This record gives sequence, structure tokens and C-alpha cells, in this order.
Amino acid sequence: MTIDDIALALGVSKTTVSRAISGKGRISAGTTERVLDYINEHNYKPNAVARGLAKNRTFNIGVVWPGDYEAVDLPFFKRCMIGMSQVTAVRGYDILVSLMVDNSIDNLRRIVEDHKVDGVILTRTLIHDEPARFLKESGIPFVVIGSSDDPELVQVDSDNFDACEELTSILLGKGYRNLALLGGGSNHVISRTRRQGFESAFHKAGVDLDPSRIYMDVSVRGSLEVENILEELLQQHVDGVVCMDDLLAATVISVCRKRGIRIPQDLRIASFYNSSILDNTVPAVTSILFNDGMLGQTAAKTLLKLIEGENPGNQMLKNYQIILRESTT
Amino acid sequence: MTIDDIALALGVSKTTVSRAISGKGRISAGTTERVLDYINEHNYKPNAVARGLAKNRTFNIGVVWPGDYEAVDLPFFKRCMIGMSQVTAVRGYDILVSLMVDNSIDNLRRIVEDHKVDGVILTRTLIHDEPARFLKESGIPFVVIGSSDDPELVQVDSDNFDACEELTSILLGKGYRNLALLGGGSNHVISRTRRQGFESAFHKAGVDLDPSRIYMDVSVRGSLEVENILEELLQQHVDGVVCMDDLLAATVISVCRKRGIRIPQDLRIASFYNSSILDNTVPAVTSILFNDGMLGQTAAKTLLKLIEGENPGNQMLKNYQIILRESTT
DNA sequence: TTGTAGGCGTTATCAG
DNA sequence: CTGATAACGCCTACAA
Repeated sequence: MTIDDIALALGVSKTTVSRAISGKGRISAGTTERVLDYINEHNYKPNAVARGLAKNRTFNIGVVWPGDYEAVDLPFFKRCMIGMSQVTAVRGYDILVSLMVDNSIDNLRRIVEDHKVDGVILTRTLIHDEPARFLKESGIPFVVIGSSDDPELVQVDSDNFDACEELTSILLGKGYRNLALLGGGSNHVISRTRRQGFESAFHKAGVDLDPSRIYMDVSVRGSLEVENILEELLQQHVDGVVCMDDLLAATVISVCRKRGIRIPQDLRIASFYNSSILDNTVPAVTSILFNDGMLGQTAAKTLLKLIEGENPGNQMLKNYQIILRESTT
Repeated sequence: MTIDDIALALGVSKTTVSRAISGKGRISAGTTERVLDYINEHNYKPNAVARGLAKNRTFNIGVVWPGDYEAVDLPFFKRCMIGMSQVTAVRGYDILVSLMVDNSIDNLRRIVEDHKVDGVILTRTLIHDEPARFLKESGIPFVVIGSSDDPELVQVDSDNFDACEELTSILLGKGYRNLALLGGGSNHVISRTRRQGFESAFHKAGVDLDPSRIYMDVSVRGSLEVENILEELLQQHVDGVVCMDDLLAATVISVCRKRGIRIPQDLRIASFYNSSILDNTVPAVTSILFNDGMLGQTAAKTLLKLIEGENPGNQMLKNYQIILRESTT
């Protein structure tokens, strides 16, 4: 059924039907109601493609996910997606996902160049951000989740700096001053931000931080590397280990168990990110709980504003909670 | 840039340009080349929306994911998606994801009724399958990943029955005849199929299976339930526990450790699904490794055939490998 | 082999 | 307040 059928059945012009649907333009309340009733009764839904052609829109947004395999960001994925779709759904938009495999932007390039999306959300920022660079020069509206050096990018992020600073401060406040940091890929902005939060807490507390206690790019493929690091740390009588994500924390715990290191008696553990990976660990691990759904919602809202021509500005969300658990008693 | 611009620039009609692009219709090689060269040089890409309107297509497929939170199927998600996008990309299709939150099909209904997709892939089958029912009566082409009682559904599945039968047979062959099964939601067809494979192995081996050794709908929210079950099993001198998924297996292992039960000396553990959750467990866990990417590829290929009017038929993939590890030595 | 003209379903412009 | 009519960009009979 098309708009023409309705016009014919009701003895009005399709212009009138269109107006009744959109609510725009001068039209009498009576006519509007008559059209709307008919539409409801016959379960008519406008054709999004035709509408798209007329308005030069697709009513889809692209969401780019890293396709490299990292278990830790998978729960994040879903919660974030749910948040996004909550806001897109009510605005009539849908989500086209693009997985970035092997760091190739071919997929992204395709959906942008074929005009399949009206805007894009990048769910992770990189230090050398090829996707962002491509989107910028293509001229399509886009927002990034995460932070970037580039002031021209519209950014939406959880305040990782504050969150990590706060967590670290709490540990320092408990008297654990000899802390180590185990971090993820140093080519991710988020890793750097977390590190800075960690360092800032030391600075504010007036405690010296030995840079050799900071380990970046720690791999968890096989726990060997973690094992070696832990060895070093124990020799230096470290009080506690702060991990940038849960997979790291889980690995540390498993290594500790293997080696008879007791948590929290011998060593304190905290994680910068709370996911289901740590749900069942013994002991329970202190970590930061981010509201990923809110992040997704905000990113989507921001992008839609951008698409409609508004200037939304950056957003730094205080969407976290620090959950103190047994591992840092 | 539109097809008209090209026609104008080259002094031909837009029909000619269209034909050169699609390769259909009679057209001289020379003209084709001239058009294609121009297109490449000026980086022209056809507008998918306009093309869609003319061909009554969107060149998008919908993929429905369960939005309820289950860590175990997340790695599956990505691998499957990558497989799908490998085949959709080369055919000019893209993937619109729809998360089913709270078992509501509102989202699915929207993308179908608004004509935003040409077909749908359902990534999980249910015993009372509302999404499938809706799609059926809507008339849109769709395929389900997983198996269903409904012979009218086009189904693509890993052969869970065979895989689970084979794994169980191996354990029985090793002399572990007193096995228990810990299963997931009994409203999922896959849970039932796995259970049947488990039972069939007993039948084939001529070993009696005590039905009270089968636990379905085992929750892992908090390990209490698993703990109680394990208690029962140990009293009955069970040889080994087969878990329907890795989260379950991980929970069992963690409970065992807490209670001083040694694996594999006191108890054997195997899992029906291999994911990263078990990557770092000690001991390593015997499990079935499915090729999820292949499943996604096949589902996508099947759907595209359906969309183009072919009749693809069901597919049961032997896309698994049984990985024997220390936990069942 | 190429071109013309009409259609896909909607929105937008401009008269009535 | 309402209705023709022309876009939107591409495809495709049919005609040349």
C-alpha cells in the first residue's frame, strides 16, 4: 500500500496524505484525523527508501566496531548498542554495523561512499585514527566514542581520567602507596587517559610514582607475560596492582592463585573496568562500573543532532561508579 | 555526482551509463570502458537509495541478536557477524542489526514494516518463536540460525547433535560412564538438541543414563546453584560433568577450586562450546570448537539466495572440532 | 548498439 | 486549507 492508494480511497490528494502523516503544512484537524484513522486501520507504513530518496537520507547510522578479538569489550558492545538503539528507534533511525577487521576501513568506506548511512559512530579512538581521518575528509557527520587529540572531532566519552584518578586515590588513601599499573594497547587513547588518571592521583596525594611500575601493552594471550611481570612486582614488594581491564585482572588473579599469592592479604587487585568476566572471581574485585548504555545513548543523540545540522559539542560523562570489593580490603 | 552528470559529460544517455555500470543490456565494449574510466577517475558511486527505490530493495539485511545478557554468546556474535559481512560485502549488501531486548519484537517489527531490510537472519531459535512467527506472516524472506520444529523455516545450523554425541561418546569410551549434564535455558532449541546428543551417545554405547543426572536451566548468576548441584553429584560419585556452555564450565571449575575438588583427578569437565572464557583456565578444558564464521557465511549466503528468489534449502554444517584437553585426561 | 520516457513512493514548491 | 506537478537518482520496457 502506498500513499497514492490512501489518497484514492479517501478521495483526497497524496499531498494531503503526506501532510497528515508528517504533521507539517497547513491542514485541517478533521482531515488529519480521517487520514490517520485510515492508516492505522490498514496498517500502512511509509516506505523508508522512497522517503529517503526524496529527503536525501537513509535514516540509518553506521556504527563501527573493532573486529579484532577482545573479549573484554564485548559486554560493552551490547550495552552500548542497546543504548544507541533506544534513541535511534524513536527517531526512526536504524543501525548499520560495520566491523573493522584487520584494521581495514574498506567496509566503512563502502557504507559511506554508497550513501548507505547518514552519519557514523566510531566506538573507539586510536592514536593514529585512520577511520576518523577518512570520515573527516568524506564530510559525513560522525562522532567518536572516546577522546581524541583532534579538537575538530565531536567526542563523547566516559570520564576515564576522573574515574581512574578516583579509584587510584582511594587505594592510596588506604595506605597502599606502592602500586603498579598494568595497561592495554598504548595505541588507544583510552589507555593513555587511564594512565594519566593513575598518575594524577599520585601527584595529588604527593606520593612518588616509580615509572618502572607502569606496564603498557601487556598481552594476555597466554599468561606468561603477566607471570613475569608479577614476579618482578613481588620482588619489589608492590602493595597492589591496578589493571586497565578485566581480562588483565582475571589473568593476574589466575596467576596469583597458581603461585599461592593470596588476595588481598599478599597483594591488592583493582580493575578499571567492570565486566561479567569478573562476576564469579574469588575474591570479588574492586573495579569501576561504567554505564555503557548511557554512553551509547549520548553518542546516538549527539550524532542525530549533528545530522540535523545542530552543533552538539563534546560530552564528557560522569557515568561511573567505583565498586569496592574484597580484593582491596 | 549522479548518473546524469556522467551522461552529460560523456555525451551519452543515462541509460548507457546505467548499462555500463550494471553490465546488463547490449552495449559496446568501447562505450563501457569509456564510462567506467570516467567513473573511476571521478570516484562516482551510485546512490544506493535511488537504486533501492527503483528495484524495490534496500540492499540491507536485518540480523536479530538476543539482547539479553549472556557473556557466552558474545564471541560467537562477532565471529558470526564477520562471516556474514564477508559475504554481504561482496554482494553490495549491508547489515542492520536489531537487538531483541526483553524479548520484545518491536524493533524487528519496525525494520520490517518500514521496509528497511530485504531479509532477516534470526541468530537463535526459540521453542515458542515469536520472531519467526512474525516474520513468517509478514512474508519477508528470512533464515534462522539454529534448528526448529517448523519445517517451513529455512534453517542453518551447526550440527550440535552430532558434535555433542561425539564428545559424550569419547568420554564414555574413556570409561567415564557416570556423567552428568549441566544445561542452559530449556526454551532454546539448541539446549534440547545438545541434550539429545548427550542422551544418544549413552544409547549407542549401551550405557544407562540416569535422568536425574541431567540439570537444565542452570543459572550462573551467583554460583550458589552450581554449588548445590555439584554437592549432589559428588555424593553420587559422578565421574564427569558435561557443561552446555563455557560460562557454566568456568563456574563449575571455580566452585571446584573453592571446595578443593581436583580436576581431572576427582572430576572430569567438558564443555559443549569453546570460547575465550576458558582461555586461561587451569586445567585447560576439553570442549567443542565451532567455526562460527562459517555459520555466519552460510546463513548470509542462504538468505541472499532466498532474496533473489532461489530455494536454498536447509543446511546442517559439520563445522566443529573436538578439542581434548587436560580436564578429561 | 543507443536513446526516450515512464515509473519506483515520497516530499516540496507553488498555485488555487 | 488543498491539489497539481515536479523533483530525488536510478532502472527498464520500448522505440529508434
